[in-house]
Amino acid sequence: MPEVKKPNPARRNERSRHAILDAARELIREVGYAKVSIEAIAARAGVGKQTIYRWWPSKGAVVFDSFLALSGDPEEGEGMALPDTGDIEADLKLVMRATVAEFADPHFEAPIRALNLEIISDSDLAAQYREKLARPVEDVKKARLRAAQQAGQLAADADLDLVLEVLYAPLYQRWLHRSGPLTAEYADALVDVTLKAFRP
Amino acid sequence: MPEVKKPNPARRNERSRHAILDAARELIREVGYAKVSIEAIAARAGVGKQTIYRWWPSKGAVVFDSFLALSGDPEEGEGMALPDTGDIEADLKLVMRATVAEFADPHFEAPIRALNLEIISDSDLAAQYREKLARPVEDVKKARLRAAQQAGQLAADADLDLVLEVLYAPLYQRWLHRSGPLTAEYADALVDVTLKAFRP
Amino acid sequence: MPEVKKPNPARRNERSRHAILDAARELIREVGYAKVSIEAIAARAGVGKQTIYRWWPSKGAVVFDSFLALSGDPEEGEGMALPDTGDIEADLKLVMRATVAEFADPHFEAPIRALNLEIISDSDLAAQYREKLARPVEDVKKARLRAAQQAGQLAADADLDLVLEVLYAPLYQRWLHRSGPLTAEYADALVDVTLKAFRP
Amino acid sequence: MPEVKKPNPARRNERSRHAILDAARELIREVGYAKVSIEAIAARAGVGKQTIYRWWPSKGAVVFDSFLALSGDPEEGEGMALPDTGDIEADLKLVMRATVAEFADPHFEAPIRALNLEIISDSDLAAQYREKLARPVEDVKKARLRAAQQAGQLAADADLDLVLEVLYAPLYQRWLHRSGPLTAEYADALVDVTLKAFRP
DNA sequence: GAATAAGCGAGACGGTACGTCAAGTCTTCGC
DNA sequence: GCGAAGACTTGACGTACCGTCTCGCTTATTC
Repeated sequence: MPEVKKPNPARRNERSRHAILDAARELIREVGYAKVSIEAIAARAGVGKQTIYRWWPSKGAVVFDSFLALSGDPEEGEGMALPDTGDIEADLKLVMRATVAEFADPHFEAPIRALNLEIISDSDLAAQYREKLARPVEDVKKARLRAAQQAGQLAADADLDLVLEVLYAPLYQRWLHRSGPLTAEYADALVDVTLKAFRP
Repeated sequence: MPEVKKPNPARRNERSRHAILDAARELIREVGYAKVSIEAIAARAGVGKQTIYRWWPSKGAVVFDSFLALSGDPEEGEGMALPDTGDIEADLKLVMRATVAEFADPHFEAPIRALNLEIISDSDLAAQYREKLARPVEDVKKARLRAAQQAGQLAADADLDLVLEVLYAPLYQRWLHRSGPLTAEYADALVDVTLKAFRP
Repeated sequence: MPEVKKPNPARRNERSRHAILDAARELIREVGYAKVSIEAIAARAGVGKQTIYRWWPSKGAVVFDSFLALSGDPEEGEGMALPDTGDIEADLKLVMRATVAEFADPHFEAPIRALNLEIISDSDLAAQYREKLARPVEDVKKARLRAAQQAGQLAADADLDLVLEVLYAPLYQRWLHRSGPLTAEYADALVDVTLKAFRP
Repeated sequence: MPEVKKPNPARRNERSRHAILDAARELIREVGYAKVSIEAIAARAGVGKQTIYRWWPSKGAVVFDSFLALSGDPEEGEGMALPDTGDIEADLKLVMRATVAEFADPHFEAPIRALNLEIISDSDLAAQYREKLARPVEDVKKARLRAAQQAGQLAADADLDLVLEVLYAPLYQRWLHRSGPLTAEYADALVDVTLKAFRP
């Protein structure tokens, strides 16, 4: 056993933790992910480098945590629920248009690409991402889809994971590869295609 | 005008160019993309660093070019064509199963992730990727889909770009995020969904 | 007045004090003076760093104290006295040969060099050294020389400090600079030279 | 064979070398040897740290070299010769008084102590010191002493190394340990003692 | 005998410097 | 006269310790 010294989380300085995550987010926005250094994060946060290395294994982990912290630590996934007017098509179009608008917002560009770089190249972070960020969101989406199934608007035997993939993956890929325009029409088209594919 | 010195491509040493691209590919496979340095590529290729900087603007560009070179410099997209048995479902399932198998091959893991990291973070490379690598492949796929349209197996007004996205993006996303298993059944399911969505 | 907090020596933990001095001496022997850190001393002694900083101002002071403690805390200088056979030449040669042997002992090398580094670079410690370690030893040596003066073996007006310097400084310098062999013959030569110089 | 990369001295940048040695000397004078860091030397010299590490193994080696460079690279020891009036006593007193004055000069304090710390704790540097700095000086001193022997002012069989030690070591020790005043009288006393000891 | 205060172990903290690696630029030398 | 080799400045890496600062815990007076 190599017997690595592990720090005692009880003594952790909450003020420093916050300052580090804030600094990380600010720097990503200002200079772009690739140019952010741990040194710069430490300096900006007014913190010793060791305090970062003590609690995070890599720059990626810090950046990732800064997104986690941003997402508000929702404890339970309550508070965010999809609209349910009884019309699944209308509801999905509403949500997809909002998502498209979000992706198209240049303000989100740098941080979200940074997050994606992390989870693509580090499978541990990818697992954390699925667990802590993606899953809660997917769960509320699936809840809405399940309601649609019960209302007979979706095939009862539809694989909801697959439904979500067909709905979102094309949008995600377009954004990631910049391979096409992200418009409200595109959002609508994805909803139409998905509903047609999974109609009862 | 700052009048940047630009080298004369006519004088370029082809032997060095090849050695550099080969070294880049080897190193990515051996140590992983993130740990590859220009220094290491130069050393492995038996070339001065300046010879790399003279012809490529960044590590990403070298890596990207090493993939371009690998894809065989097809000049025209001939030589690769999708099977056409007349049965679009069977043909697509064949192709998708092969694609799934390719993505699942651990041998391709590192280089393809490296390539994706490049094009995600560098929009210039992303444009080149679309132009030089993605487009030719998409063109042959679209040719097969167009044949299906003419055979009445796909809606005549289907947006073929969208068809390809619905078909491939879910698979791509699963692979990128490691968010689910890549199996032959999954390949079939994607084909079924897509055909249902774009049925005439 | 800045009103520095000063600890109450009455409450000092004697067990910790000993553990620290022992640890310091052990570490100097094991890894050499330059590589000894307060952190390592504290860890070895099973003591908090603050307990060292509370009682010593610097690493040098700890090391120095560890030598003081080693020298046995003789209270009064009794117990050690130079041989006095009545023959100053024979007595000095005995003592000088012993000294040469001591310096040549590799076991003493590291610690004594460490001590010398301290007193060379820190004049406070140098003063303490002269007072607490050097003076008592010099006093017994001078006592023997004074007896020799009274016996007419040394000039009555000889400056005994100077006699000791002529006797010991060459040996000390040879050891410090490793500029020549330390042998019994060398010890004898120094005694001969000194006696010739200060003959009545 | 570990096959360490060794730089090619022919390509060494002389301007950088000078800047480093100058910066080292300046910093020792300004802040004291212990507080000089390689980082600070590099910054002051306008040089990358690697350029220091490429050519010197340690801070001590840089500092030592800065003294070597200062001593003027005398090629042959010519140019400096001791006075020879025919009167060894007068000549030695002249030289010793000058030496005492030099040691007492507070301007020389810091650098010479720094040099001594180096050669005391690093036997490699000590050997270089003897070879490159001490020996040439000793040689000219011995030449003068040899003349005195031929003039019958010193015993013909006197060990000149020993003579020099008796003459200089007490002075050196006093300075190093700050154990007594360095005065012209002291210089004279040392000459008197030495001449008496080594009289024919 | 309980209350209180000091010393203590532990170790997290903001820092400085370490010695290493690589980036991208500039220089030299050999073919 | 080009290009390999590699020295240069720069800057970040991750580590080791510095000296300071809480934490609980033990111990030893003081009321």
